[in-house]
Amino acid sequence: MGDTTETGLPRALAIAWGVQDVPQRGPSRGLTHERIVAAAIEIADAHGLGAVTMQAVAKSLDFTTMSLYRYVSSKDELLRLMQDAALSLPEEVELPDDWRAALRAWADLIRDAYRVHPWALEIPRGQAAVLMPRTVRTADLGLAAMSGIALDDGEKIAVLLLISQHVASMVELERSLAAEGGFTATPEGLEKLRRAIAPDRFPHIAAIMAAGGYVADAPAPPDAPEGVDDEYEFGLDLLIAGLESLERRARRRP
Amino acid sequence: MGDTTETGLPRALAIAWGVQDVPQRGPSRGLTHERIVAAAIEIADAHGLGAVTMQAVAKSLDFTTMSLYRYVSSKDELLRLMQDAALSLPEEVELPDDWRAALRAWADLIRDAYRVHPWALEIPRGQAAVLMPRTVRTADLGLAAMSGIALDDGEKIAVLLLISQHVASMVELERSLAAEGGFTATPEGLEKLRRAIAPDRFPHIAAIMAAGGYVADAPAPPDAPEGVDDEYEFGLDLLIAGLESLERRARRRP
DNA sequence: ACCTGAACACCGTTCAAGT
DNA sequence: ACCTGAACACCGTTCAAGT
Repeated sequence: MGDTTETGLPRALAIAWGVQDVPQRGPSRGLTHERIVAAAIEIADAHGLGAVTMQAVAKSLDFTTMSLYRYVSSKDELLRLMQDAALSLPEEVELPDDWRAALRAWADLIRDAYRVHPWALEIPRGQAAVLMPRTVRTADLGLAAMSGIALDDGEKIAVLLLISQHVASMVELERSLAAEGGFTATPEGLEKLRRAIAPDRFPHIAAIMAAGGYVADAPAPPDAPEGVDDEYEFGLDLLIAGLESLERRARRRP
Repeated sequence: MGDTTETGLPRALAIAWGVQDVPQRGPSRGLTHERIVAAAIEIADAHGLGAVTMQAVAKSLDFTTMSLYRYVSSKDELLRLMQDAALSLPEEVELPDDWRAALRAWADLIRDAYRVHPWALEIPRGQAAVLMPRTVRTADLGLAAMSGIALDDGEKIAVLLLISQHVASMVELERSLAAEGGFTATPEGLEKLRRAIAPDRFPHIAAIMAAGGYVADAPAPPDAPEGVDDEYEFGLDLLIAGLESLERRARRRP
């Protein structure tokens, strides 16, 4: 109750698509869903998702906290609206003809969007998330990118899911690395850690650590790129290589 | 302050590895980190992460809320300990020799763990997450699975990251589908939605919807599997196919 | 039907006090 | 140094009242 309309659609879905009935009687409304979501996004951009409270949003609009509940039935609903609004792609998008390049371009679009509003990744995705407007638009573009490839609909959707998840996790990783650049432990602290990650219990990881990667002695490797661009590209390379091999196989026995 | 020890290590890391100094003087301690984390996990398993409050955890241990702060400097720290503890693999793991099969087995192990404690996926991953004990153990196993493949360390790590992210997102999707089986809209609600997702604005998605997929008229497709096993396997297939093609290329010009 | 103000039932966390 | 009890500063949300 409260999170679905009388049409059975989740309220956030109805609001986002603008198919929610607006009351006709009574005083005119002082707010709109758009303004509320925009205000909440502004706060999240500036101070993180944790700073988005009903009171903070209302205050920034010069309204009482309670007035928001005339538009949004719960904070959760507001978060879902924010989440979809955050995934905003350019109005006009020109994708390359080659599906490889098109998929890469598509991934980059999503990455750009998430980089602008990274807090969107912290919001748990609800049941109807895939049917929200921006998500549908994004999926439609992704399908357009794949129109030149021999996969059925279900497989295409799976590919888009895979890529968008990859992008999301890379942006998240990128952020958590940038947040503190890891941490700076004392030599004594590092020694404790190294003794805990013993070669006999974790031979492969210990070998990598001994080789100087990941847990370095230096407080922070100053020359190391410390980005995740390589991992991002590698993941796309791998997926595309996998798709090519799938295509070859399909072409061989059609 | 408070989230790092005097060795510079994040407190959660020091606690999880057991390298945190324990005070020697004063009365003996009535609790342990293990018991606190176990109690919190029990609550999360039974009633979700939202039910894990400091008061609820303390109560289930028959202690005051405040006593927990002698062991954990914040709720956030407790959540990080829970997150790592949730990723528990079997004590003894026998991986197949073939790296393809080994990677699949590895992915299945992670999936099993996440299925037991799905709330772990809701906890944001902090800076030191990759160095926590279970995560290190898991990564070590993953590297073992890939020992027969010609990739450098960085690429192997990237592959493990990719696979574990895939697994996580599939379990999450699986859960959100099971949570409500989507939603059941009235014919009128569905009609509104279909008009919103117009073929001229979203040609590819609209085509898929018209073909009967995803937003069906029936309240809930009773015969449809509604699982994500196909997508899960497809993602692994794709990644492994990509790795094979990478290997072929490397072997051709060594 | 809108917006408001007071109030409720929580939270995480601080702090001073007891042992 | 442990555990406690009271208290603080929030938070989301309900409700009755005004317009």
